[in-house]
Amino acid sequence: MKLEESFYQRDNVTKIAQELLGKCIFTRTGGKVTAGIIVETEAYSHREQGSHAYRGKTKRNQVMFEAGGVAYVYLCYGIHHLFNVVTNSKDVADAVLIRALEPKLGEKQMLRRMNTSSLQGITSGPGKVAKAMGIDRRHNGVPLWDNEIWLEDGIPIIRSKISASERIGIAYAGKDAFLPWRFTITGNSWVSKP
DNA sequence: TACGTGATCACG
DNA sequence: GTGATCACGTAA
Repeated sequence: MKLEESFYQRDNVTKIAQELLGKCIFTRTGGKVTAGIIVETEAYSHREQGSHAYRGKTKRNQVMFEAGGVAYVYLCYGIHHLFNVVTNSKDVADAVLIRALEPKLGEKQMLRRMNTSSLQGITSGPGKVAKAMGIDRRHNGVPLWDNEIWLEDGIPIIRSKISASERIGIAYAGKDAFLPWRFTITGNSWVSKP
């Protein structure tokens, strides 16, 4: 079952980031379907300095201000595409970064996109997730209940299997860099390193 | 541990 | 216009 708009259009982004663990992301690009179970997320609230939306709307972050349930994809370090799920209501710019997946479908296609022959670590990191799934900036703003990128129920993750830690790579965010808003499925081998 | 890589943003 | 900066990955 695809997740509905109402799943995304709620207020509590850290709760949604945890609920996204175990959900399954699908993409269809170039006629090829790939899918994976989400095993690592990070929550970004417009109210804290880690968020691109902290200083208001800009050309880059404008889709974060749309109603929840669309993709926010941007280019990072000139090389990597990063994929976020926009949450909350219109003009309240919250989002969840998808940092790692466990591949479930279309592994062969993922290997080709990553130009490798081993599945190990192929989706363990946000840049790799987007590349392996064929996501790039053309997908910025696409709805997540359509047929390019969508999310479905996957496996239930109970609370005691979720670990929280500090988010990665946001030292610029001052004290907000210490918020424990990175969530992982405890012990899952597809989680990214640190 | 170093650095590639290019869009973006806050300045003039 | 311009320059510092960046929600990463890889090689070393």
